[in-house]
Amino acid sequence: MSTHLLKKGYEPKEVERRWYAYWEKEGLFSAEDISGKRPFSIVIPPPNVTGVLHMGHAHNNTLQDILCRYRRMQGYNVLWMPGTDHAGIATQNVVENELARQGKDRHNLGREEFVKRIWQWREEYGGLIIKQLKRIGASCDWDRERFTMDEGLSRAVKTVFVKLYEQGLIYRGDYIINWCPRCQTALSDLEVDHEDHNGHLYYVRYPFEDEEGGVVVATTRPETMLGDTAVAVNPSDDRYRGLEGKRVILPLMNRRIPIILDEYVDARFGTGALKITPAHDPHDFEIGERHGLASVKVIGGDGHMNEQAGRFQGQDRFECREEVLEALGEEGLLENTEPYQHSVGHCYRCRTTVDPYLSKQWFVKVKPLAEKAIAAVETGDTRIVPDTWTKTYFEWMNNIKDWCISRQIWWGHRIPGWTCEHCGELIVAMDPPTECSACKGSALVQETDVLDTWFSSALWPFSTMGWPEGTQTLKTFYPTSVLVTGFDILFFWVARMMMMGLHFMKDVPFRDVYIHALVRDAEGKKMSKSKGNVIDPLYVIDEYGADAFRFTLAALAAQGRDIKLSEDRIEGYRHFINKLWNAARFSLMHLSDFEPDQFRQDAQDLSLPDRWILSRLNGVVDNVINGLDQYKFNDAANALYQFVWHELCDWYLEIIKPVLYEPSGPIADPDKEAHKVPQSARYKTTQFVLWSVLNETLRLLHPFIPFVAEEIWDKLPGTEGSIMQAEFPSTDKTRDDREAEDAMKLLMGVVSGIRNIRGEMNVPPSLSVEAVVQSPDKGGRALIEQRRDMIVNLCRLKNIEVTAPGKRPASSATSVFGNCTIFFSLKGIIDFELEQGRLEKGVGKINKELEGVNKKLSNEDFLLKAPEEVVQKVREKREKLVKKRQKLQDQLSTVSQISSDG
RNA sequence: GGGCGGAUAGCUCAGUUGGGAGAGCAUCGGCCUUACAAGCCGGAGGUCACAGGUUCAAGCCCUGUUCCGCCUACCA
Repeated sequence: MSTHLLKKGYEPKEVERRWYAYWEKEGLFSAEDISGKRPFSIVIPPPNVTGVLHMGHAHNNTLQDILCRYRRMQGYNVLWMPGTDHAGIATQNVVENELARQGKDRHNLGREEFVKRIWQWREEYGGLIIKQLKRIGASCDWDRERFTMDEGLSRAVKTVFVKLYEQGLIYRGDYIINWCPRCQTALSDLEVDHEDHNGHLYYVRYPFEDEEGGVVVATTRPETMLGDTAVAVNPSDDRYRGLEGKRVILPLMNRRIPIILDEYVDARFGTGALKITPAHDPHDFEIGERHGLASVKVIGGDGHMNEQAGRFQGQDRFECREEVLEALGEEGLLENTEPYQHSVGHCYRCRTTVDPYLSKQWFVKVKPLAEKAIAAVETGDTRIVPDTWTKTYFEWMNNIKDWCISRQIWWGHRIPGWTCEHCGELIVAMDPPTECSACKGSALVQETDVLDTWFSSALWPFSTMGWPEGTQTLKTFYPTSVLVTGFDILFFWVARMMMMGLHFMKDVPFRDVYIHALVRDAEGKKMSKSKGNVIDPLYVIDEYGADAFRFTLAALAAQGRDIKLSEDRIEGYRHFINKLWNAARFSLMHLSDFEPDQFRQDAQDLSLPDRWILSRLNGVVDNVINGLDQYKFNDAANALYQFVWHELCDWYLEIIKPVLYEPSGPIADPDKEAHKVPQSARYKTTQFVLWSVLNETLRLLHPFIPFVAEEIWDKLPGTEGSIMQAEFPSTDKTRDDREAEDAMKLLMGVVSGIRNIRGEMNVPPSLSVEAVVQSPDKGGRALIEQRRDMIVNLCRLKNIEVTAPGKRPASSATSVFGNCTIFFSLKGIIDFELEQGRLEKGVGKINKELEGVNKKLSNEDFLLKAPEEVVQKVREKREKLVKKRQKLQDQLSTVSQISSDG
């Protein structure tokens, strides 16, 4: 493409739109099912189809995109599989709310019509989050986009269900589950959020049926007493000795219930007597099973008291609680009420308080599946990064309980189970059976429940690739290379994918699991709509550009620590994008006549700064590759930031300006002298190095900031096609140049020394001044001499003189770097007091350092026991410090003398 | 109750075999120097939470304490 100068300011909006469309049009995100390239695959954590992009998505997908773009450039055949999740309860809620606004509910419509409505809704709004993912630059293979309710994925779900059932790993039964009365469905244990709640502990007396007195029980949920079928005490509790078999009268209901003995009861808690409500408490249920107690359900699925609740029928459960307490009070049976903090479960979708509820549900027997999933991580077949999450994973897997997978909603995969109305036989099959397998009856009724959304998500890594067919996609891309996700769904999703993947694919679903942190607000609080502290990613993209945003997320993504995000941070990184843009603008201004194809580089032609920047570049390449390979995105991003800004821009570009501005000009060139390079060749070589460094830096940056990198790449001479297709840089040992780095260190130190004086002595840059550098080291002197123009230029000096140590120039300020003493002439303008203070400060600093060093060297144990090289190092340090201090003190005495002489 | 993580400059945080306390932002001083004032140059700023221990040597390893997060759990 043609070379143009860049616009003065970077305008992300237009650039982003243009390049994303180009990438899509050119099919640059496409994976190949058959390819000679090495495969690299990621499945996206499917966002809810109802969702809008939030910070979590932005972060998660930015990291995935960085990895995909990186691997693609490294020559991998990359598949980033995109898609969305049908999010059963959440989506149903959204559409139900819409109906409610029209004064309707789903029951008015009927199941079929309601589901149709949801599909319609999905058609209309379901693509939103996909569009938003494109805004941040996500390079998914969009042609392969999947949805958990698609036909193919539905078949996978059904297949898995039937197989697990046949293998005895899915069963149906009456158990206590978590019930959300608002969503009117069962929830798995994971879908319940526990929150501490300041409630009360109520002490209620249950009178004996045949004598005075009674047993006092303690409860936090008095309304459940209406369904009590026993009172239990610990068999070894002396207070209740001899009561077994006796009966008490259940207050308000006038039911006679037995006193039973059970080890479960904790004698130290409350009164040591436990009311038993098998239908509304998981432990009570178990105790009920053990003792053959009846279960009496008193709360209905809608959270209101049912017909078993006697006169309380029809009341809301919480209203009933108050009524029960009042009634008990009236009867004088409420012995005591005390404040009590306990945790209460809430529905993770709608925050409603859940009820333990006895009902017929479907479960997955997870223990056998979990064992394999544990082993896979133990053996390293799947690696969890950072490793600290491995422990959490094991912890949960080892204590896993059966998974309730049935949901009493309409939106989702309907359970492929049928019950014979005639004989009650349960039939589970892929297709609707025509007759009962037991009695040949034809009256078969399908289950109305649907499956937990996470059931289908658990199959995502292989269902999206076409399973149960043995597709080429699966052959090429399963197991996936890495899963990138937040720890909040480690159990919900990651663990379950592990179980299902191992069971059905006989191999782990991913080699690596990279667990990233959560994005929080600037104060570290979780972002939430109710707190009003959310930052909308789309607003950020509009305001600062997708690249600045992406780079911010990458730069802050330190392992094991949450990201505290504020607009200020993003603004800061926008400055970086702007810096890069301007550096490129500058470079392109000087590369318009450069033709890389025509240029032949002769290593001999490289100047010292050329060698230095190439050596440094090699270091960055190494840092970026290592960072990305280890999922240390922040390391990689920060290395690039440091290099671009503080090495390329601050030093290299400044150093080469004279050459670029005076291509054939009269500038004395040390390299010309040294290597007999003609000035025109020096110019060409400089162009070449500048071009190479920019070219390579852009390729390093592309995974992080794809848009601006592509835009500059496009304008850079000698580049063809998209930067996406360019090769990712690799380290080149021949570029490592210790010698050049050391030499530059000295020169830069001298420059910094001079600038330091200028700054501290308040000498404006416009004032051109002379400097003298004295050094006992011949080589150092030669180097400075050779590069005098660079120093003169960078420090805006009139002239610099390099000599062996000798007479100190009068009326000058001093700085010391290495064994160089720098004299900065201040004839006529020197402020002796200021200089004296400056020198004293320097001496003070050194003294402080020397203190520590001397302490070490006077410690015999240190000299005896520390490795020789360490001792040597400290000795050298002392020597250096002493010399430096001497120089400063010499100058100090000179200055004080002049100062006191007036 | 169990488990995990954190405490380093004013703020946000790096600091990977124990031997030089660092960055970004903010702040202060000086600069319109021909890519960039969204910039350039320079400065200041820290008992590495506390108390012990191991070691010649500890931000780093060990023990304990305090404070703050998070995950997990059925004591009614």
